[in-house]
Amino acid sequence: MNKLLLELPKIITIHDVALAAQVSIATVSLALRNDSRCAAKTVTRVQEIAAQLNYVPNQVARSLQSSTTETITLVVPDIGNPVYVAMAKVIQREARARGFRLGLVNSDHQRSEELYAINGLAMRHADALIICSLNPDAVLIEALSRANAPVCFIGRLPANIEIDNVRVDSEIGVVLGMNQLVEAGHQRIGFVNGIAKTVPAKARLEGFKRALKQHHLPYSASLVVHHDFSFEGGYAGTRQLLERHSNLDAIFCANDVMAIGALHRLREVGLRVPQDLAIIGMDNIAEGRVCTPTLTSVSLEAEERGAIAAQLLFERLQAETRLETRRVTVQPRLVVRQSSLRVVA
Amino acid sequence: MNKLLLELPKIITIHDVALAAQVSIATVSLALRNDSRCAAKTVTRVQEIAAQLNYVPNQVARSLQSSTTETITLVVPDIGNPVYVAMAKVIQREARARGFRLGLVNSDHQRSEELYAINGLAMRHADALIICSLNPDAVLIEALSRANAPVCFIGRLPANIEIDNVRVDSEIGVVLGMNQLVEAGHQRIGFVNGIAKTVPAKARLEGFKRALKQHHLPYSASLVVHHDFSFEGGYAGTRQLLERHSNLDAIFCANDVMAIGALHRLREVGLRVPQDLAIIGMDNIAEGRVCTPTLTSVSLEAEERGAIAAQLLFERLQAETRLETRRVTVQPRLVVRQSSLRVVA
DNA sequence: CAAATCTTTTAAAACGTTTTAATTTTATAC
DNA sequence: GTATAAAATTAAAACGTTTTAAAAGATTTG
Repeated sequence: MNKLLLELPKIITIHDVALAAQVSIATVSLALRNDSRCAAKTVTRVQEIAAQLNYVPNQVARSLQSSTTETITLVVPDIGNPVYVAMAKVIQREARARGFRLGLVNSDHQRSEELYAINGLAMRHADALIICSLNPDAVLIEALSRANAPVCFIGRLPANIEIDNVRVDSEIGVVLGMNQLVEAGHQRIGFVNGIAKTVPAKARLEGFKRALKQHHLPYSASLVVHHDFSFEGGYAGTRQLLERHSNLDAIFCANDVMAIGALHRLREVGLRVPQDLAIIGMDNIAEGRVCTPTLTSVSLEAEERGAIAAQLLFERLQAETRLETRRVTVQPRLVVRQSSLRVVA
Repeated sequence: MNKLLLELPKIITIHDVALAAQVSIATVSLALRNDSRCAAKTVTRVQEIAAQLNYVPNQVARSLQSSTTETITLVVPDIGNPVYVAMAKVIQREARARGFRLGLVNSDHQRSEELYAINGLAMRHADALIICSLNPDAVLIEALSRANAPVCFIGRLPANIEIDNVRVDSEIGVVLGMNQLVEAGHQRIGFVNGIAKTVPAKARLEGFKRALKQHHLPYSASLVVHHDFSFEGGYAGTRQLLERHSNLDAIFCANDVMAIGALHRLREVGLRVPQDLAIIGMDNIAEGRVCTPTLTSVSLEAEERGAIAAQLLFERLQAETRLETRRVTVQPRLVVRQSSLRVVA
């Protein structure tokens, strides 16, 4: 209080503008928003005076009145992963196009951080929320369901959950990639997967098994290792896999960041890609186009999923009536580059 | 209006709690915050009833009353760069430790995004702001100076600017790295710098020139190329440099992301690191510890700078009196790894 | 047991907007 | 020139909290 008077150069409110312009605050409010109920010359006069006084509307007061903050929150599990950066950029663009701010929260896979962000909705910190989580358990789903604000989940939720949901069929994605490996002549294929208990890791493992079966190749648990969905995870997983099997001719990685970790491990031990061993990742991140060798990847259409999630969210935000729960599934797409090419001996 | 009534399951306010507990809203307000002026048994009773009703305080109303949002904003130029991710994580931790939220904004080097975020302060979207910008021109500085809320700039500002400022002496940092290259026996050193007009690129160029002079090596403009501070920039810069000079024995890169781009280009053209050519980057990002070869880097102490910035910011936020402008300079630190080792022939 | 003190509760004001409904002013029609 | 309609302005209420100052209730003191 004292502090404010001492430190801050007096905050200009709508009252100050009203006083200076010799009108009521209601008129100022209308004039600033260029409302047709306000006479044109009053509008310009008030706006001039407001500008002169450096008036900036207090968004908090506005929010309290309108019960809208014009902000949405995006929660991602790992902002260090380029795929989430790409997603965030798309969503930020969509939000800005509608006059909304984006508050980005990095949960670092922490349930507590996710819940904190969801709680921010009830506290009216944001109007709506998009969340990306690898492990949507009952606690998270309960919290999302109770949030009485629009929510969109990117990832796979159990079937009967009434939350808007943008997913990608990563199981099919794995099959797509495996097909390419088999067509390129590979038979002994290892799988560096993410943390076993996560939903995406489970789906990918299903895809891996299914692809092997389709191609009449034997499955064994020893062909699969589970690590963080990170560079380090891919690196460690590849090492572990090579220790177990010295005769692999290809490794499928559960995402591109892991695949790049795999490339590093292979280079370290002197294995050439794709001559000695082929590599495929998932996500189709930008780095895959420039690394050496360039990385074959199954695009999971992160940008598209982000854009769809934003669209669903804003539809719900602007809807007059109660909307049905929407579930959109995006199809993966194979992008073949050097790391999985057939090598003509 | 209509919409709210139809869609949302009635929002519980402090009035509802007061009604249920048969006390005034003032008592509820005190009880919820466990104020000593409220009788102990009233506190528990009110809290129980509030919990029963699923009451969540409206943060917007609270903010309006207290003129504080308990949120700080961090603006970074490129959330795709691990160094900013590391910085964001530290700052998020510091903020959370003090009960504040962190709103992360990716400006993508866009002045407009930076100004939008700064404007958010005046609108009371956040209480304070930490901003990291490579190109603090008059417009940006003016906007920061006018913001009547605590602001901390990470990076280098002109000397007489009255804004808290955490910087690192990257000029010395370049000299440190160059010393290591020269000691390892390198004489023909190229420099892949960032965008020429940015402040950090200018400082680094000075360091490059100074180091050459100290070691009595000739400087020529052709030894320096300027590109984005990105993987692609490092990749393209290295290609350009190698086209100009076929006899380089080392390349200094203005940051690690560029250095990793450089490693990729070198591998592509079959040059071995460090045998044929040494590489040094700056920032000491985590990836540098695991890439092949591991990357020698000049740490610019991003985490430390982030932590200091947070500290300065919160000091100012909690200060009773007007504080002098603080300027903290962090010292860079060389981390030697494989990419710059002397090769014994 | 009345006076004084301390504890607890509360009514009302405040934060800075927008909105509603009423009032005043201006323009149009007869 | 009056009656009517339209346009412009405004006072007051509202949004959901916290805080202030006053009132009410409980406890201690002489």
